[in-house]
Amino acid sequence: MGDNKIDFLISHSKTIKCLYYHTLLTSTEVSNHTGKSIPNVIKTLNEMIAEGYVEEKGLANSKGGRKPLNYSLVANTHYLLSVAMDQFSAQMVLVDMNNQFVTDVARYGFELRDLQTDKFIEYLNHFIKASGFAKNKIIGIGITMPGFVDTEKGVNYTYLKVAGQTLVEYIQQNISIPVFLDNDSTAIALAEQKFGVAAGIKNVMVLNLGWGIGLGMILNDKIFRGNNGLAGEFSHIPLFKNGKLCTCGKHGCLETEASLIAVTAIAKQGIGQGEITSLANYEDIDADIIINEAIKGDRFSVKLISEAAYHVGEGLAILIHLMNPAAIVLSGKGSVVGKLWLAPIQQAINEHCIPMLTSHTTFIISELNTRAQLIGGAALVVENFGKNLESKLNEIEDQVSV
Amino acid sequence: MGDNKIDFLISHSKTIKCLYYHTLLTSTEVSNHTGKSIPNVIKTLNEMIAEGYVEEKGLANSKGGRKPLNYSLVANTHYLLSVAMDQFSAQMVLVDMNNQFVTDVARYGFELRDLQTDKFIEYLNHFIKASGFAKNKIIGIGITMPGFVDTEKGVNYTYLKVAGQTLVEYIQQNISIPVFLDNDSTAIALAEQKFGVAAGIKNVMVLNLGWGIGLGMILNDKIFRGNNGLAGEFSHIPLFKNGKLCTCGKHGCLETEASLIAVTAIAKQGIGQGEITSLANYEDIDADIIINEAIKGDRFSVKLISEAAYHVGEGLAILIHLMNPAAIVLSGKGSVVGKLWLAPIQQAINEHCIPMLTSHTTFIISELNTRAQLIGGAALVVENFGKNLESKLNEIEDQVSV
DNA sequence: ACTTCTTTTTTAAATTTTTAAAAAGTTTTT
DNA sequence: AAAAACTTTTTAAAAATTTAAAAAAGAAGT
Repeated sequence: MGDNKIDFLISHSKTIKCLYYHTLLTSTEVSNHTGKSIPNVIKTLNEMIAEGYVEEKGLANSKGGRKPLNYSLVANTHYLLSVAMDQFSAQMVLVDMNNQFVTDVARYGFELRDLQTDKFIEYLNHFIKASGFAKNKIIGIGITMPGFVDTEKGVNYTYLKVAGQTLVEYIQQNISIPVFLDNDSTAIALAEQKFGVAAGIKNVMVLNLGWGIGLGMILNDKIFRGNNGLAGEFSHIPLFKNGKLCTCGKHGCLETEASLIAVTAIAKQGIGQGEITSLANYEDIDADIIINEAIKGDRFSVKLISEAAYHVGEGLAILIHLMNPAAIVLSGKGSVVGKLWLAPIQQAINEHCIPMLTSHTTFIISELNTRAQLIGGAALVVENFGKNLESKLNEIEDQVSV
Repeated sequence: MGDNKIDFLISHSKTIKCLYYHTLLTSTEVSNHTGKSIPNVIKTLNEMIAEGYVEEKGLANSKGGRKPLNYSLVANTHYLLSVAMDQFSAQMVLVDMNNQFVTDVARYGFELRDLQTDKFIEYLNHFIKASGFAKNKIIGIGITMPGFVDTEKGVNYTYLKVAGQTLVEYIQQNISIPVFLDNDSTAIALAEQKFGVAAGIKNVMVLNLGWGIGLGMILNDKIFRGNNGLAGEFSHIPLFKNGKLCTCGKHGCLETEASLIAVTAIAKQGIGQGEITSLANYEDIDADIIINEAIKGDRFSVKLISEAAYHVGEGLAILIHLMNPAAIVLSGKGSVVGKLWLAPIQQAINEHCIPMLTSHTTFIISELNTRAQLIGGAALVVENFGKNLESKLNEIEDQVSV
């Protein structure tokens, strides 16, 4: 079958992508991004204007010549549903074709490891209904979450497992909207690359500082996922001989010394041993509290974060040796205290890295913060405009007609 | 100016590359490799036949239809000079357009860290003259060597440094043939990808088992070099808290426990302490001797190799976590005892890797052995057919006409 | 041996894409 | 304020590429 409108969209996916990622572009800029000639681009753009997907948005500035027309996507032709999950909640937001949030960010709480897929689908349906937007206006859902995710297959090997079917298939069957699944850290890397501080840098390591330490890699300007989508398992590289058992079942993972979970455990131990710290004022402490007290200046809290950061730095030293990145971005929830991490990381790097290599790598703190993962989820859908979206739409159509 | 013949070659570089890498292809296969339509491919091929670069080579088999014509490059239109260096010597060979060695492999001995660039150029001139082939038939020189190499810039930051000029520029000025420089391990990875066991695999880690432990990475079907060509510094990832000073100036590098240099040092120490081993029969031992005795079955030698291999495995566990490769190839000189490495590496992987990840990665032992680096050097020149070759030829022409 | 089916090659037509040049709109200079 | 310089847009022509159909060559079955 194949909807003509959709075919049209898909055949112009390159143009859509660059307009989505840059919001406002001139024909020359689109030409540069797509690699097509200017007459070609203008023809395409005019076709898209005729179909209502693109609009002219005034004139851009020029440095001595005719002012070029600005083009952008019409914001309300379609919407992207971004679902950003972590261990304890799913955040959802609807994003328009200009990468703007058009709803409030909704939050559904749970324990991820106990979450049932059907419950999750309930949340999705609830959010869509509550959003007030027409369901058929939602062109795709981008779900980003922790765990071992194979984006191509549409499976999370760790959470939300469905028997006999992929998670993506299952959700699609129940919601009838194309679904794309990806790892949380990869989504954050995508967000940083398209809209954040990693924009325009070809080789970037994006750290997702959260409960664990996630890693999204941009190599040669492309998100790198490895052979089965499992690349970037930074949190569990075997780095320490500390004998500590990790949640993954192995010993001495980076996570056992450097994650916020480890930090919290060490903090509790310290308090028990009578450390002088404002943390002692709390009945029960968690990572957020430690971060807050560290920001306020509590010595013990700062020391805890610093020590974790140093260990992250040890891991990063290895990463730099292997990947020779132009930049390392500190992103994710934990990046709000980015500056606290920076000095100890730098120190570890200096101690463990060959100077030749460190001199080529700079550290950057994210400005997207908590929005990164949501932005990445929407971008994930846009990234799949084209062949992938087409085949998912066909799947859904087949299934409805059966 | 630009030679017409060369312009012709360069404009058909895609076709040349796939014919070089596969030796014998049908028009359909060329079409698949280049992404061009069959009429287009056949037109190109016929043009190249007219120019003498391609020839028809009989008919290929067919499963029920007209037999397709085979095409291949004419072997003797040009030659590629491959120079494979290690710490103690440079091997040189001339390779034809069918990837066949057309001279014996010449060997020039030296201490790399003491080698002067002018002496090296002497060797090159000597080899070219002694080869008996016309210099203008040599279309490019591929030099592959240890050290921090920036291929794009044409510099080795570690060896053969030239003041005020890049190494590549300097050699080109003296030899008047385009020169391409790359890291030895990267070259080996390229060889394995194009002609070896890594062919057709999209994400492969190629280990260069030699004096150090080099790493060449194939990511998404492409050689990955990092932001400044320095990626793959596997040998110096900080992995141990052993306090041992490494040649790089840092402490605890993988190399301090796992390289053949480290193995040799440990062996000498063991002999001094009266270990019962056939190694004791030698006046002075080196890595080759240990490898040979290990093959012959000397327990102590096997144990030494095994321990080194286990440490390599610890490093590989990290690599697998980060890159999720489909395969890890054991190549380089040391791969002749590939099977000796395999079991202890596997054991380390099992101990330090999340099973989910190991199950997706297979180990393969190279079949290219000592020829890998030489093949890679020639392939390096072929890889640069196109823009890069053109600009180097222009540089040389400008310089001659001045 | 003949027919039927496949696959490759060739040919011609259609389409896409680029190139080049002209026209139109701004800024800077005189 | 007018001219010159510079850009972007538009248009038209040329070139490249692909598509589709026909022809040729061989394999497999009857």
